[in-house]
Amino acid sequence: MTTSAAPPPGTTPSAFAPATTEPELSTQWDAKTVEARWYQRWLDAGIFAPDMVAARAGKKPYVIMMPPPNVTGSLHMGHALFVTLQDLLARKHRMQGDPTLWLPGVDHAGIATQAVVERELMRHEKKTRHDLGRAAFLDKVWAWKEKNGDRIVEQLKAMGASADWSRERFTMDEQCNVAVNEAFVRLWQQGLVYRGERLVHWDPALLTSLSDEEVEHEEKDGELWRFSYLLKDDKGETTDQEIVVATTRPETMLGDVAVAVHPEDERYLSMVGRELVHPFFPRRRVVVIADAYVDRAFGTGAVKITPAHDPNDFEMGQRHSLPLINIFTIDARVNAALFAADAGGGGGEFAGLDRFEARKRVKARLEELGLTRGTQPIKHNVSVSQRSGVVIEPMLSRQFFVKTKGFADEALKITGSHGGVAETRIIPEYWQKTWDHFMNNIRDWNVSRQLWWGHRIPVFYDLSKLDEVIEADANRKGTTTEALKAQTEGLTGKKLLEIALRCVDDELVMTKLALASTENLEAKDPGRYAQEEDVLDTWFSSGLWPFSTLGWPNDTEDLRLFYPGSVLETGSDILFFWVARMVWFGKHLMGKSPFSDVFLHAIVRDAYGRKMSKGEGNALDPLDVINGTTLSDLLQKTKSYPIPEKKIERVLKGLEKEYPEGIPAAGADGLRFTLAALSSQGRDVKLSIPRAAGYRNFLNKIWNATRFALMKGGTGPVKSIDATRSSFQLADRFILSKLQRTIETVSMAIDEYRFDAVANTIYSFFWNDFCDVYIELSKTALEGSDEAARSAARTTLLHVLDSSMRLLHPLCPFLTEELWQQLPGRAERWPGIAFCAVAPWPVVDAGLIDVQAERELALLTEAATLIRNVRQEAGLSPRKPVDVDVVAVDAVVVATLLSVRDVLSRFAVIETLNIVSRAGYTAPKLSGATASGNFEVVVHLEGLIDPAKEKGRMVREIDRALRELQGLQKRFENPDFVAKAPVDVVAEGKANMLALDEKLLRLRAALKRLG
RNA sequence: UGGCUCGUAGCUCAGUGGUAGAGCACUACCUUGACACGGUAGGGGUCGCUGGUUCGAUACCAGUCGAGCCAACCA
Repeated sequence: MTTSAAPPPGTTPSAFAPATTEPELSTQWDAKTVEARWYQRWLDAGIFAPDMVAARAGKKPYVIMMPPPNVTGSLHMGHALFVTLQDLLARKHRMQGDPTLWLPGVDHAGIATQAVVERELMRHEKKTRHDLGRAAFLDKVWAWKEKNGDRIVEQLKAMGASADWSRERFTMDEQCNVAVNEAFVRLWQQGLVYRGERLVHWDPALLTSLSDEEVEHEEKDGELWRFSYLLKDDKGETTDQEIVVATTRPETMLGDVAVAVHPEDERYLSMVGRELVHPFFPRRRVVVIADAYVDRAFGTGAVKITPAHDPNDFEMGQRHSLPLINIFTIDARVNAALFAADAGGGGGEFAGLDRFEARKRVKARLEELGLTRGTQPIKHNVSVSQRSGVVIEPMLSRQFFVKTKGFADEALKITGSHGGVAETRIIPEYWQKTWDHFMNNIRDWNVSRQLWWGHRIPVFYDLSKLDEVIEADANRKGTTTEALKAQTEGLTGKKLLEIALRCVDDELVMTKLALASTENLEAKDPGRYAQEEDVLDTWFSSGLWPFSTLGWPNDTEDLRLFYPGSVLETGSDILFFWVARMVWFGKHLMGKSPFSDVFLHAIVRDAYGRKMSKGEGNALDPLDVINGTTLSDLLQKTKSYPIPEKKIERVLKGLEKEYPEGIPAAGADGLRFTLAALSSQGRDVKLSIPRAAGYRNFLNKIWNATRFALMKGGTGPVKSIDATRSSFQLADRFILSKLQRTIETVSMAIDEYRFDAVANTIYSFFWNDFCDVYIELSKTALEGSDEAARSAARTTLLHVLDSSMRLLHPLCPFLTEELWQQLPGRAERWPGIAFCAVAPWPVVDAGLIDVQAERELALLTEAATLIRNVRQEAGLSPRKPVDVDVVAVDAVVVATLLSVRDVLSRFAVIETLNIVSRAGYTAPKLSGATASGNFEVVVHLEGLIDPAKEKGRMVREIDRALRELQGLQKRFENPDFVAKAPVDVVAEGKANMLALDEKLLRLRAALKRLG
C-alpha cells in the first residue's frame, strides 16, 4: 500500500512518515500513538472477515466463537486475557491463509443486567420494576443497553481484537430469538422439557430461581441450636416426654411437619410414629418418622423436618408423604397466610418478619416456653447466590426443567470419556476429570427465571381449555381446589390461569393446557392464548451461540461453512455454565459437537494469587495497565468499589505500598504480551505489574532495534536472502539459523496453546540473540569497508526484522504493524500485501539452519565474556581497550577465532588481539587470565591491576571449577553409571570432565604466574 | 468429605530422569551514535519435608506438611 494516505483523525502527521524517506521514529515507543493508528485501517480494509472465496473452495476454515461479554459490563482482566489469546490464535491462522472467522457478540446477561437497571431505577426514580410494569420496564432495559452496550465492544477493539464485527451478534437480537424459540420448541416436542414443582434455589433479593451452577457455597461459623418437641400420648394430650432436635435454622421450625430418627437408633425407637406438639401450631400434625438418612452421631440424632425449605427434608417428605408447608413469601419473610390457614395457634407475631429476624424471635419464644436445650458452635456451608450475594432460600415452586441425562451421556462420549475417539478435546487435559464428574452428577436444568429481561419462554396456555382442565384436576383429586373455587366465583382469563397454574397438576398442564410454539400465539389470538410469564435462563441462549450466530435454524451458507468451529477458548469458571450447554445443544440440534478443541485459560488473579474482585479492592482495570495511571487516580477509583468499611483502610494502604509510582502505561500490546507470558497451563495468571513494565521495556527494545536498522542499516534496494547467501558472515548465518528455530518453536507453541512459551521464545530470541549479539556484531560489518559484508548485514537485519514482526504480530498487533510498515523493501518483498496483519506467517527455511555457525558464534561470545570478565573484575573501564592473548586448545579453535578476529576485537574492546595455539606461548608477567575448556584468555594488565585482588578472583574461579569437576568424578567412580547410563550421557560427562581439566590446568598456571 | 492444582532464587514464574533457568529486584561499573524503558559483569537456590523406584530424582511413586480451587444432602 502507499503511505501517502492522510493520517486518520487524532494522529499527528509526523507519525506518518512514508517509509521511503528518512525514518522519524522517536527514541521511545509510545503505545498510545501507535495503537490509535491501525485498528480503523484494518477495519476499512475488511481483513477481519473470513476469506469466503477460499472457504467456498473447500479450504478448511478456522473458527472461534467469542464468549459474549455481558452487554452492560466493562472490560475486566478476564476479557483482556481472552482477547489476547483468541486474537493470537485468529491472527496466526489468518496469516497462515486459513479462512478465519472470529465471531464476536454480547450477551444480554439476564439477571445481571436486570439487577443493574432495577438498581438505577430505584436510585433515580425510587420505583420498582412492578411500578412500571413489564413493557415499560423492558423499554428501560433496552434504553440502558443501547446507551452502555457499545462500551465493552469499543474496549475489545482497543485491545486489538481482530473479530469480524460485520457478523457481530447479540443474544437477544432477532436471529438469536428465533433460534431460542426453535430450540425450546424442539426440546418440548421431544419430551425433554417438563414442568415441575420442586425445591429450587431461590434468590430472595432478585426474586428469581437460580440453577445449581449459580449457587456458591461459603463456609461460615454458625451454631447448632437445640430445642425440644414434647410428645403427645395416645389420647393426644401433651406429656412431659420430649425429643430434642438440633438445627442451624431455628426459624424453619415454623414449617416443621416431622422429626426423623434413624430406624435402628435405640434411643428413639419407642417414639417412632408418635405425634409431637408444635409449640406455635397446636393443631398441626407433627410425627416422629424413621429414616435411614439420619446420622445418629450428628447433633442429637433427631432431625426436624421442613420439607418446603430444605432439599434433604424435601426428599424425606416425599418418601414419607409429608405435607409441604411454605412458610416464606418470595422475599423470604414469614408468610402471614401461614397463621390464617393454621388458625387457632399463636405465632402470628412472626408474620412479616425477615427470616433472620424471625430466627431471633423464634429462639426467644422457645426460650420463654422453656424448650431450648443448649447450643454449640459449628462450621457449616451456606448457599449463597452468585448473583446477589444473598443467602439462598430453598423454595418450593413450579419451574420448567430440561432433562439433562441424555445430554450428559452424549457429552461424555464427545470428549472420549466412554472410550472411542474424542470429538472434542479439553485442554489442559486435567479438566477432563472435572468434566466427567460434572456430567455424571448432573441434575435436571431449571431453565425458568422469574425475570422480565430475557427470552420469554415460548409456551402458551390455551385459555379455552382452562375450565375443562380445572374441573378435570378437581375431579382427579376429589376435592375442591383453589382454582375451582376461583372459577365458581366467576374469575376467568389470565387471572384464573394464574391461580390454576399454581395448583393444577403439572401433567395436566403439560398435556392439556400448554403448548410450545415458535409463533407468538398470544399476539395472534390474545383472547385465547396467554404466554408464560417467565423467561429462560441466560445460558439457554448462550448454549446456542455456536450456531444461532451463524443463522440457525435457517440453512445458511455461514452455517454450512463455519460449523462446527475449531476452538472454544474461555475461562475455566464457565466450563459448566456455558461450554457444557453448547456441547449439549450442538450435539443434539446440529448433530456435531460445536468445536474440536476446548482451551480453558486460567483465572486472572492479583500478584498474591487472590481472585480479582472489586469487593476486595484488588481488581486491576485493564485500561489502567494499558494507559497507565497515577497512584492518586488508582486510590480514587478503588474507593468507588463496593469494599466493606473495615477493609477499605487496609486495601488503600496496600495499594500505596504496591504502586507508589502508580502503574506505567504498558499499552494494549504490552498488556497482551504480559498476559500471554504469564498464562502457563495449569496455573492461575498472577498479574504482576513490575513484570508488565518489563515487557513494556521489551517492546521498546523492539522499537529501537528497528530504529537502528532504519538508521544504520544502509540504503538502496534490499536484496533477497538467496541473492545474498554467498556473502553471509558468521553473524548472519548465526542469526538466520536462530530465527528458523524461533519460527519453529513459536509456531508449535501456538498450536499447543503454550502461550507463555510463545512470548518467552520471541523475547529471548529478539533480545538475547538479535539485539545483544547480532546487532552488536553487525555494526562492524555495517561500518566496515567490505561491501559484500555490509550488504549481507543489511539483508539480514531487514529479513530478521520482517520475520520477527510477522512472528510477533498475533501477540502485539499494533507495534508490529507500525514497524513492519516502516521496513525498507517491504513492498517489493510482499507485493500486494498492505498489512502485516495479512502477511504470510513465517515458515522455516531448513537451508538456513546452520549448526556450525551457532557453535562458532558460541565460541566467540564465550571468548568475549571471559575477556570482559577479567577486565571488569580487574576494575578497568569497559571502554579502555586492552591487549589480549587468546590461547586456544587446538587448531580448529584458532582458525575459528581468527575468522572473527575483527568482530571479537570490537565486541570485547581489544587493542591488540593475539590468537595463538598453546605451543610456545609464554604469558606476560602481570596478566589477568581465565579459561574455559576451549581456550585461555590472557589480558595484559601490566600496571593496571592489583595482583592480590586478581589472585582472589582466580582462587574463587578455581574453587568453582573444582567443585563441578568433583561432582562429575563422583559419578564416574560409580561403575554402574558407566555400565548403565546411555552412551551419549557418559560421553558428554567425559567431555565435560576433559574441559574442566583443561580449564583448571590453565587457571592454576595463571595463578602461579601471579606468584 | 471428595476431587483437582500448586509449593523451584527476595518476588513472579519456566523447566527436564544426567546435578537448575528467565524476567523483575539486588551489587559494581558504564550517560558508548538504536534503546538508561539501555549496556557489561557479578552475587544469590541442599528445587516444601520424609521415604521408595533408579547407576543417578528437582522431575517418577507413596506418604506428609502448607497454599489455593472446584464439587458436595450431615440438619
